[in-house]
Amino acid sequence: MGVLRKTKSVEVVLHEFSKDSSAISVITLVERLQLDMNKTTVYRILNKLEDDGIVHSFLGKNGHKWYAKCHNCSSAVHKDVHPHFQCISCGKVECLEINVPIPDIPNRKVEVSQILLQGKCEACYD
Amino acid sequence: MGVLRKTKSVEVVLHEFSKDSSAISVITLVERLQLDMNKTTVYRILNKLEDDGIVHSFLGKNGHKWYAKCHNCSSAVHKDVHPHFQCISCGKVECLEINVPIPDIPNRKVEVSQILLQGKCEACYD
DNA sequence: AATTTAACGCAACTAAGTTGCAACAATGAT
DNA sequence: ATCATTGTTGCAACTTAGTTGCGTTAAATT
Ligand SMILES: [Mn+2]
Ligand SMILES: [Mn+2]
Ligand SMILES: [Zn+2]
Ligand SMILES: [Zn+2]
Repeated sequence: MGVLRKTKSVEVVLHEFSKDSSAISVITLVERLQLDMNKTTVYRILNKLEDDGIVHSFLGKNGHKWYAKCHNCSSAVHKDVHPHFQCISCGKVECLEINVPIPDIPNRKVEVSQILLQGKCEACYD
Repeated sequence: MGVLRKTKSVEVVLHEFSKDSSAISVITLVERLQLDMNKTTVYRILNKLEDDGIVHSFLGKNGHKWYAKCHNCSSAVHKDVHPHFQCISCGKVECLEINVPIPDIPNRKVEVSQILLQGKCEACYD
């Protein structure tokens, strides 16, 4: 899979990610681009962009899907695994470039960790 | 809110949690109890049990809701906030009684952390 | 036993995400 | 520039987790 053709729709979606580094929920994206393309197209393009290592996805606090730009990924190596931060005041979601060490758990082998932190973001902080 | 009447349905739901300490997804519960009660009833009972501090909820890897017994909670104090572990082999989900320290993040105030670990559980571990 | 009202079943609904298919358009070859 | 190929799109229908309204049932209290 992956993006093969540079269509207008793909460019529009990529532009949404280029103008702001914070994450975007699919719900927001579908609504924001409803005049440009069908929601099915949004879902399909995001799928392919993720396959290509251009964006990565995760689930927000309601279990809805969010996407953000990858930094140094490719279709071969998807190394964008990190915690995410959702502001409980303004709703903004950001990638956190921090490492949260997971303690060893007896008789269990942790392979993936999904961490969603919630709190006040830079702008909403007192 | 909260559970006011000890109905047959409430007892059936509580029994599901008493016979096994691992978490149960709502999807599983609705299916397992379909002969005993309507799915609406399952959802409503779980809501109330959570209000009462008898169970707590969290989202599994697909964003679907899971519930597990609380240990020392009440309707006043819900202190059951901890990481959860989902086995990628057998699907079992467990509460982890460990503390994962979240490092300080500059200009941001973390208030809640949602941590879902995935890997091999005790039974599926090599 | 009668009264009160929380809890229940049922059907209809909501909303995120998916699928099948015909029409369209990006791309490379002629 | 035109054609042929085939990846991409729009649309409508679908799937499924979870919710809501309402009339009926049954737990608790008298
Ligand atoms: Mn990220
Ligand atoms: Mn738990
Ligand atoms: Zn904020
Ligand atoms: Zn397992």
